[in-house]
Amino acid sequence: MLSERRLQVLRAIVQDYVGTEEPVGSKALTERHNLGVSPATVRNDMAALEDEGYIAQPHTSAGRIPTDKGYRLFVDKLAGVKPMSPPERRAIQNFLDGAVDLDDVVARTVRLLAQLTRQVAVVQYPSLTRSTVRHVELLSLAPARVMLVLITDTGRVEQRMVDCPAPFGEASLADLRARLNSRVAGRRFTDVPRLVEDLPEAFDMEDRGTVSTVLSTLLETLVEENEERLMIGGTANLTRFGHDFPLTIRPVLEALEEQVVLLKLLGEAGDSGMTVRIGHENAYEGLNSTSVVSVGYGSGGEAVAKLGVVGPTRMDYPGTMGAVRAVARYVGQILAES
Amino acid sequence: MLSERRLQVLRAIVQDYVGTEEPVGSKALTERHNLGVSPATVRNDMAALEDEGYIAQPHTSAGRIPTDKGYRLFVDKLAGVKPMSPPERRAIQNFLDGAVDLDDVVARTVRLLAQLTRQVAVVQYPSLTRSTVRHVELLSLAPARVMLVLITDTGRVEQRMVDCPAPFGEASLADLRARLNSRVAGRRFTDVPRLVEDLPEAFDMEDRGTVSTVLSTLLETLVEENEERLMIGGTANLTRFGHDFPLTIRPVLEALEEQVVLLKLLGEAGDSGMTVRIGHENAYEGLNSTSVVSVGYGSGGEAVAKLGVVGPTRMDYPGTMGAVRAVARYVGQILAES
DNA sequence: GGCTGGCACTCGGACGGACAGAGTGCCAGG
DNA sequence: CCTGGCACTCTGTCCGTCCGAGTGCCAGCC
Repeated sequence: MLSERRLQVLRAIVQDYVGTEEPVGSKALTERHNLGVSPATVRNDMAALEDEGYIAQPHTSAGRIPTDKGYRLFVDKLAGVKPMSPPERRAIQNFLDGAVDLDDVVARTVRLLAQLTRQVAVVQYPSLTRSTVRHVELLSLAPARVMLVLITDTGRVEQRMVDCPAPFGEASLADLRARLNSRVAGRRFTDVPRLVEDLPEAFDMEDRGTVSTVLSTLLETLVEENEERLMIGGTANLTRFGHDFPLTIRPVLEALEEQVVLLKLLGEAGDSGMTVRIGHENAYEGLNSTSVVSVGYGSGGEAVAKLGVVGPTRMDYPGTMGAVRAVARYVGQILAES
Repeated sequence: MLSERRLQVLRAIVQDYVGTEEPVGSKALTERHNLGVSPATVRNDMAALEDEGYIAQPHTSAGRIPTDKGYRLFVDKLAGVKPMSPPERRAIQNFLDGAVDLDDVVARTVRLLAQLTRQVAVVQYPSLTRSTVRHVELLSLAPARVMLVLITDTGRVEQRMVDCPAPFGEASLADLRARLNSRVAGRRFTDVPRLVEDLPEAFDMEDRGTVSTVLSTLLETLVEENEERLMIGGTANLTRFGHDFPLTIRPVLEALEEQVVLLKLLGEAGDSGMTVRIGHENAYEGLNSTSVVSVGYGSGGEAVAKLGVVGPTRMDYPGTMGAVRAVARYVGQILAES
């Protein structure tokens, strides 16, 4: 077990390194933090911390930088979550309050988060499987062509074209619309398959094929692949990363473009509470030198999706965590209102 | 006026520079293109081209690189549009055919364009003002709360929450929905304000306030600010830009994040036909070292929006223009089908 | 036992001169 | 008008030197 002072040394190293972006030496440490001991003592502590794998030296004669393990300890034991100041809270609320629809809420959230943390922001749209159905609309576009529009309680709208096997009359369409809505409106999406199972039976033989087609299209929207959407922003902040640029930024941008990768990343994060994944803890290789701070958000107690930021492992964890938490909270409120 | 050979020299310089990313000298030119003259002659031509401002030397003893003016001449007079090969065409069509809805079409188009050109792709959603209304849906969420959903012939779906000044009954809502649709369905969006002007008069006094509120929310979606949306992709390709990285990439990423900037950029481009804006021709400063190739696309003869790519001025113009044109054509087809 | 000051050592980054190579401009001759 | 030749310029690179930061270790002190 590490002594109290050694933990303080580690904390000081992390703080200084995050601030200066340069390896920190024993002398500088004693000057900027009053640890009450001399550089030589700190050197001994640093040697111990290095033995334990919490810090490392890039070169023999350089200062130390924290390892992933060091950041982990810092986040778990040494740092709290820095709360937002009241003016910041007000700014967040004002900014989000102006949104006109869900797309706008998500877009604003991304911008806000990117600006507050000065990092790359990722916001997932409310998941369909965790929402309830508000309304299903069916529009006839051509005799055998129907447009299906799905609206959730979180304001998400999905649309699908349906090519019907047979012409489908306006009356049948209205009938289907009414029956469908009376069954699924207000219900959870995951219950929909069960609730509509026997619906075709209520229709004439000639319409059953079309009804089945419409229903299977409806169920398809719940398939994982289509279900999740997300928006990212603040990629310009990547340019602040470091000096060893292209090598670092390239794989990160590539990862960000792969929605699948990002969704998996967010999916792996714990379902409730804030999750911090540091460096190599991220399964995706391109993100080995970044950390991901994410948290679920939702209108009620339950999370309907996640949001978070991606930044260098060398980030201001308390501040970032504070911003992420605060934004998630306000987004939840906004969703509850709409 | 420049002699034929000098134009050929310019073309050769552009081609070589685009290929190698390095200033090209007189000797290399004569070796790689059989111009039929010696390096010394080419040097004279180069001096003339430099006097005219078509090429420049980064340093006294370096080769020449094209200026914006040089690229402009190249694009206007010396280069054609390189058509896509049949397999490429098939790949484009296959890729786009799998789309399930408009969001998916746009998302796929962005990916496709980014991949084909290896540059940053920008795709605008079909503009509302150039579309026609397919359907307007009104949903009652609470006694004094209505959700407005707008669906266009291009498959775009917009939603807005409406807080009504007074409770609005289900019957009134159905009435409004029916009247509204019978007036605007199939009509151009720009005609909507005129078509619904006198609609409140058809309602009881107590409902008029709500009807007006709903209508003005409907009209608000046409306001420029909300009207346009776009999607970008392929930002990872920016890392291929050059070696003088952070300075170049930063402002570009920033510009790409500012939808307003991008929309203005696309807006300035000619309304029909392909537009190429080279370097300083772009009003936005951050894009001074990039070129924008854009073209309108649409289901019929008329363009409903634009798409294009953003890349370094040193890009393969014929190839890029070919890809942009081909993609726009296929996207138009897809939209026409849905 | 733990802390401290001192000391020798290592290593990376900055500075600066020398050098090679690429490319140019110009000129005289065909 | 084109060509070969020549002197010149400038950049990028290589290499040796030097300086400073930081370390590890040790003997001494509290």
